[in-house]
Parts: sequence; C-alpha cells; structure tokens
Amino acid sequence: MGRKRIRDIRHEELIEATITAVHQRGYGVVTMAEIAREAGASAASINYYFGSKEGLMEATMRHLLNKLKTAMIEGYGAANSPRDRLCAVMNANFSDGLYSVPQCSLWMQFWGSAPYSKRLSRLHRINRARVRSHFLAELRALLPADQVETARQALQCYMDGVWLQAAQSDVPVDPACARRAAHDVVDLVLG
Amino acid sequence: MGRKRIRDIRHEELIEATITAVHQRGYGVVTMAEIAREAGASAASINYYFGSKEGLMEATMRHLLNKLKTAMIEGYGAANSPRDRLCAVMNANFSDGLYSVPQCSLWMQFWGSAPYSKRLSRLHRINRARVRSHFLAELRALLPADQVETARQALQCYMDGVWLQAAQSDVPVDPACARRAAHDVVDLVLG
Amino acid sequence: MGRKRIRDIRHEELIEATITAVHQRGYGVVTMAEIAREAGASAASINYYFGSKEGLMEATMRHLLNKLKTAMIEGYGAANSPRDRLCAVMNANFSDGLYSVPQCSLWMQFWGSAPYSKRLSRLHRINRARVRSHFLAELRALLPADQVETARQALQCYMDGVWLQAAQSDVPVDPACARRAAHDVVDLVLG
Amino acid sequence: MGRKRIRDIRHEELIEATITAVHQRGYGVVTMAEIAREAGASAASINYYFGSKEGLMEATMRHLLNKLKTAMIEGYGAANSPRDRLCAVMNANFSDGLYSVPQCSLWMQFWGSAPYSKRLSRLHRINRARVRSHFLAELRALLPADQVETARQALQCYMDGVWLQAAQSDVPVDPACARRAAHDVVDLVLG
DNA sequence: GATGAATGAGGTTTCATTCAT
DNA sequence: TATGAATGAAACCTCATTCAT
Repeated sequence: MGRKRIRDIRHEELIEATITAVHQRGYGVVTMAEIAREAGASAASINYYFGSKEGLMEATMRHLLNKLKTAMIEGYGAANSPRDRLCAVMNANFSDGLYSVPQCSLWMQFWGSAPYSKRLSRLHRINRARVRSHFLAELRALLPADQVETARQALQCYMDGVWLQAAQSDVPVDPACARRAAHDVVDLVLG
Repeated sequence: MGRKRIRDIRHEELIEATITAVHQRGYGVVTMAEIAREAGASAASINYYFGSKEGLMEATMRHLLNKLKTAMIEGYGAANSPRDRLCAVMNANFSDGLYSVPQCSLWMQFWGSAPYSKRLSRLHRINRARVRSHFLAELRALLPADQVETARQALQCYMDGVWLQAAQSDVPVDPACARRAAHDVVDLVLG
Repeated sequence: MGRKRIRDIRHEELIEATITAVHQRGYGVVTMAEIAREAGASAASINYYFGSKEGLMEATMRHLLNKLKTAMIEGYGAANSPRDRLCAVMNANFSDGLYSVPQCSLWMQFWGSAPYSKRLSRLHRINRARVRSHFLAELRALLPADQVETARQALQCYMDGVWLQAAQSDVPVDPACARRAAHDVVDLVLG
Repeated sequence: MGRKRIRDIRHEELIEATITAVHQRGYGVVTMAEIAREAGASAASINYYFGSKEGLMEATMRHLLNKLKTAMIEGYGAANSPRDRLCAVMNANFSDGLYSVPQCSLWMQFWGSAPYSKRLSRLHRINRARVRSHFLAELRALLPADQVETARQALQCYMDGVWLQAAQSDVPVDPACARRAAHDVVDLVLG
C-alpha cells in the first residue's frame, strides 16, 4: 500500500502541474521542463512515471474525463424528474471543480489535437457518446419524437460552445452563473 | 500593379497551403517545411512574404475571417424578416465554402491557441462581437426582453459547438444538412 | 563462506545475463536496465555488485578469457606431438563451450572497444601473447626458422578471422566442423 | 554543376571527419558534436546532409568499401598470373591508402555493429562475397580441388585477422611490411 | 541484500530563421 | 524573386548512477 501510494501521489501532482502549465503556456508550446518546474520535480521524472510527454497528456485528459464522469453520475442519481436530470448533466459540466478558465482552456487544447491522436480521439468519442445518450433518454420523455434530436443538438452543442467561450476569457468565470444560464436554456428549449 | 500581383498570388497560394497543411498535421505540429512543400515553394520564401511563421498564421486566420464576414454580409442583405436574418447568419457559418472538416479543424486549432497570442485573440474577439450584435438585433424583435440574452447564448454557442463537433469528424460533413438543423434550432428556440 | 556464495552466484548470473544481452542488443547500445531485466534483477543491483557498467563489462570479459585459458591448458596437457599441441590450441578456441555465435559476437564487440579502455586492452594483450607463445613454441619444432613467424601469423590471424566471421553469422555455427577446418589449415601451413 | 559540387564537397568533408572522430573516440561513443567539430561544421548540418547519425555512419562505411573495391579492381587488372592476382587482392587490402590504424579500427567498429543493422550487414556481406569469389577463382588454378576451400579460408581469414590486430595497435602500421608478410603467407599456403 | 524513486548530464534531432547567391 | 546552405537554440528522451528504505 505504501508502495502504491507514492506512485499515485506523484501521478496526481504531475497531472495537476500539467493542467496549470498547459493553461499558462499552451498545449503545443508547453515544455516538459516547465511542467516539471511547476511540479517541483525534474523533467526526467515525468518520463519515469508517464513514459513520454504524450503519455502525460493522455493521462491528464483521462483524469479530467474521470472528474467529469464522476460529477455527472453523482448529480444524475440525485435528480428526480427528466427536466432535473437534464439540468443535472448541465450542472456537472459547469460544476465548481470543473468549470474554470484553466480547465476549459485545457479542454479546448485537447480537442484541437484530438484528431491527430488515436488515443485522444477515442477518449473524446467515448465522453461525447455518454453525454449524448443521457440527453436523449431524458428528452424523449419531454418532447415529441421529431423534436428530440434537434433539442439534443441544441443542448449538447450549447455546452461545448460555452466551454469554448470560457477558454478565451481573461477573467475568471462563475460556475453558479453558468448553471443558471444553462437552466434557462433548458427551459427555453423545452418551450 | 504587376508587381503587386505576384505578391498577392503567392500570398494566396501559401495561405491555401497553410490551411491544408495545418488540417493534415495539426496547428502545433506543422512545420514551415511542410507548408512550403504543400505550396511547392521553399521555407525561406514564406519568411520572405510573411516575415515569420506567426505572421503566416495570422494572415491565414485573417483570410478565413474575411471569408466568413463576406458570407455573412451577403446573406444578411438578402433576408427580409428578423427570423430569416437569424437564419442568414447561421447559413453563413454553415455555407458550402466554409463549413468543411478541414476548415472547422483549423478554427478549433486557432481558437485553442488564440489566448496565447495578442494578435489572434483580437481577431477572435472582433469576430465574436460581430456575430453577437447581429443576433441581439434580430432577437430583440422576436422575443420578450428577458429571454433575448438566453436565446442569443443558446444560438451562438450552438454554432460554435457544431463547428467543434465537425472538427472531430472523420467523414465529410454536409453543409446543407447543417443549415437545416440550424433552422430547426432557431425555430425551437423561438418557440 | 555462505556470504561469499551469494556474491558469487549473483556475479555469475549477472555475467551470463550480460553475455546474452550484449549479444542481442549490441555492446555499445545495451543498457543496464536491459541486462538487469535479463537477469531478473534491478539495475541498481548491478552497481552494487560491480560498481559501474564498465566494471561489469570488464568482469564479463575476464570471465570469458578465463574460460578460454582453461580450455587451452586442458587440451594442451593431453597432446603429445608438436602438431597435436598446435591443434589443441585451435581446439580450445573452437571448443563447444566457446565457439558460438553469441560469444564470438561478444568478442568482436569487446575487441572493437578495447582500444578505448586501458583495462580491456590489457586483458586483450595478455591473451594474445599467450596464444602467440604457444604457437611459436610448437612451430619452432616443425618448420625452418625463417618460416616460423609467417606460419604463426597465418595461424593466429586465421583463428581471429574465423571468429570474426562467426560473429556475423545468422545461423548457429558448428564447433566440430570448425575444428576440422582448423586442422586442415594447420596441415596446409605445415606443408 | 556548381550546385552539385557543394553537396559532394560537404559529404566528403564530413565523412573524413567521421573516420577521424570514430577512430579517436570509438564508434559507440563518438557524438555528432565531436564529428561536427572535427569537420568545422555544426551538428545540425550533419543531419541536413545525412538525415541522421545512422545515415552518416552508413555513408562512411560505403565510402570505405568503395575505396577497397577500387583498389582491388585496379591491382587485379595489372596482375598476370593466378599467384600474382592472389597477391593483388592482398595488396589492395593492405594498400597505403587503406591499411592504417584509424581505418582498421573503423572496420572493426563497423563489423562489431553490423549484425545489429540490416543496412550495414548487407554491405558487409557483399564485400565479403566479392573477396571470396576472387580468391576461389585463382586458387582453383593453383591447387588440387580438395585443398581450394581450405586455402581460401586460410587466406581470407588471415586478412581479416591482420586488420583486427592492426586495429589494436598503438603505433602506426607499415603497409609495405604487411604486403610482404601477406605474400609470404600466400607462398606458404600454396606450398 | 535489494530496489523503487529520482535526477543530472548529455545526446540526437528538429526547426524557424538568416544569408549569400 | 527565390532558395540551398547553414546554424543556434531548444526540446524530448535516455541512461548510469545515487540514495533512502
């Protein structure tokens, strides 16, 4: 257990450092040395733990996706009506721990480079499919069949668009505010 | 004027090559040599014409933004009702010449790196503001005041989200289809 | 003595692993980690036992030279005529336990790097001198004085050349066959 | 023609520098920077011309093999009897321009690493086959059939062995002397 | 005795950029 | 106008080695 711990701790530390460093410098520009400095470690140790820069990036992405998945599952269970479950998905995406400029920035960077990496694009596809099926399940209970797909597109793309926008912001964003706006959009779409 | 011509021709050629090369290899990875090869020129000539790699990228972005602006103005003038003008903005974004996987991919890449470049982020801001004011102007005529901002967010973020999605696609996308879907979203949002 | 034993066992294991690993990967390319893995140990343990990579390499070479020396002494004692003793030296060099592709390969690698290491070149020189004196002693009894040196060169270089050739082989070599060929060469040279 | 020249000149310069540097520092240890310094160029320029370190090494080997081939063809044509042609092959191998400590050292290093490189081992095999067929052709005219192969092995391995020995020498070797010794060996073997 | 953890040193390679032609 | 030639800078990565446990 002690053995396992050190590896996990270092993993976590380096991933946190990666998020920070990528946000500050940009995905395509950030260097191992910068990330290492941010983590108070040596560049060599990153390779020791993750094998390569790409390995680190993939691990970081996976970490973020897990956070998102967890947040989604949590909120989903607590909601009772279809409309509330729809909002729960939105809440997860705009939760306090996830919806911040650095993280939105990171998502953008990852999405931008996903098409050039088998591994990253797979992760991206899986995540997208999960959100999609959640949306569809609830919307079917709320709208006539011929509007379901349009509404799903509207909501899912809205979420992506908001993140995309947040990534460009040079002032901090407010998760609570984003959640409220999202609920308004849900209501607007549901009519 | 003859002299001017050659410059313009080379500019255009190199920008086209940049779009292709960036789509194929990725913004953060593509090299001057690759772009030059794509254009059938030498890497040195790019510096001759654009001063630096960053200069080339900025010129390319500016070129795309102009295309978008032109398409928007065109469609806008031809529309007669607020709802049609709303759709016209959408049509511009999803027009045949703009809505393709390579170009959406390019937009994503640019957006991803915009926050790290004064020049690029300025371009990005200007474009976003233009679309925003168009949307607001029309929506004010169609919805009660307290729904206008929500609807604008829903529509504008939807557009971004659709591009973001298209950038990940590994099959060609259909502009006509995207336009139809966009109109459906407009109608859904207008209630 | 029990303590001594473990040291010796580990020494032997690591040297065997070195022979295998160097043959598979190449002397100049093989890493401590690869050797360690081959031995089922950690890279750190090699330093514990041999002090450094160079120490391990020297120990391995010494080990091989001892094997050769032993084989030579053995065969030498059992031979009765000058010609037989000449063949005995050859037999030692091409004995079953020594004349194999991996080991010839190893010799080549060592010889190649011997000039750059005081330690290795000393070992090489000693071994060469021993063979030389054996050859001279026997040839003096068999040939006129002015042919002795030429014959010695012919035989000794022949031996080296055969090893050199074996090191390049991609199929196993046959020691018995090599011994027979060597005897033929001896007879040819003796006239 | 002027264009082509510069490339060729740089090629030659860099290959000469490689021979010197590899001899001084060892094949597996020498660095691009050392070779570049020896040539009065930058390390980057080596990659510009040869693509990689491996490319440079292959080109260097090829250069040496060509030198050998040329020397052999030259001497071969001038000889009139089978015995003289035999000596001509020897003379080529021990010619003034080829038989030097640095070059013999280089050959050894190459042979040592040939088994680990498809390209190098191919070159090695081709060269060896050429020498072999030359030897066989002449020996058939001089010896009874059942001694031909033995004599060929004796002579060819002798040549390799002499080079191997020269590579270890820490004083310059004398090509004329080596040629004389080789002729003696030829006569000894021919009986 | 044995090994994960960690790193400094250093190597190859890539690349944007400059310059002479 | 156009480009081979050349390079400095810097990035990633590897690896032998050290050390605490």
